[in-house]
Amino acid sequence: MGVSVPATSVPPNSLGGDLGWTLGVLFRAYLKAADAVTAELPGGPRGRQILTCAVRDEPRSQSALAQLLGVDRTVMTYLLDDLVDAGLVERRPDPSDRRSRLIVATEHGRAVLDNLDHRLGQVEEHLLGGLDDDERDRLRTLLQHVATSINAADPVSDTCEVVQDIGVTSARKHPY
Amino acid sequence: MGVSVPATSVPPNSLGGDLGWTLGVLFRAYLKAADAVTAELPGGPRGRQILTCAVRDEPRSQSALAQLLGVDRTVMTYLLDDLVDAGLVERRPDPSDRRSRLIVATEHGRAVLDNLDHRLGQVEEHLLGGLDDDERDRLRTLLQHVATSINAADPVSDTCEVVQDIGVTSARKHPY
DNA sequence: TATTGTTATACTCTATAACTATA
DNA sequence: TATAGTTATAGAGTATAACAATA
Repeated sequence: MGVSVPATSVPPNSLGGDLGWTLGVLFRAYLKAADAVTAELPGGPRGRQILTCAVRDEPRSQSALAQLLGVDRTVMTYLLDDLVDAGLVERRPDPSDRRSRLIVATEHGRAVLDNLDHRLGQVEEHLLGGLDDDERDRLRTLLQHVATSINAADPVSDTCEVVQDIGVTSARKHPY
Repeated sequence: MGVSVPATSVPPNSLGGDLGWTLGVLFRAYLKAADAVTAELPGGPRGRQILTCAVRDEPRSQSALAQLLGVDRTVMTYLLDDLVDAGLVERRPDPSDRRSRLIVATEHGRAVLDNLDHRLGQVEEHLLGGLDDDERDRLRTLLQHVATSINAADPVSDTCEVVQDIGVTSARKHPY
């Protein structure tokens, strides 16, 4: 039962149950690990996500990819420029819309992705080392459900009215 | 059974099982919602985390807070400057170390945090709307376990050797 | 010598605006 | 008129380096 906390005693913090804090800790750790694995790949972790779509999904347009990855379409242009230069993906004309470019992987891209995924899988398991196999599966499944749910609802982008006065005289003076 | 996907049909994507993608989707959605709730709070979501620690934990130094939140100590200085200016927290001298400043909340800070937490709780439930109550609890618990585990192991920061050649002639030409 | 906190500076990353070409 | 993609530019956010005070 419970989590086995290593010998190094860390003073208790009240953020353990905080969704934002736990997500932040995990996401930062993931990025750090994924950055290391994808150090030589243009675009790093996001380059790998693009490559994954290009290899395994029906060809998408640049804007569709941008929305799926949660980046601006201008950023997607830069990311794809580098992936194309590295010979990992290609921009193909869309027969049904001459404005659009469909992104597809090259053979080289497929090989690189296989290599990356293998090592990333190991790093991820290490990242989730605090959980047993069953818990890891449950976490992955739950995350998939939430992300799928959010991704499906996103287009409408309903952030219902939440901005209200909290009694703070705010004046962000510093750049951070 | 399973997740109820809304009417809007989204083309299938191969990232559903991708830890990085699911984390990214959830974390971005969380930040978007939390940004709205904390729009008037200096530092936004991170300001709220600082406030939480200042209210509920034993007083911490600025550097301890910075490490806990995963930000640079210089950023923490800016964040605290604004929170102090807004009258939400105070910098108190540390009796045991005259270099250090202990961060404690003011009465105003406590009141503001109560207000924020109430509304943030609602927003979070909306965010996890794709899961039933039981699943939400399980997700929160699993995230807490992983984050605690990672946070405890972090000090050593062991990103074991993962950088190796993947056969990509990389040259990031563009700024992104 | 190392650490805490501060400040100024430089850098990275992202978003904005303007443009072309298609629809 | 609206959208896909590109490019240049400005902005936000971050880290780096230097410093003073203290350990």
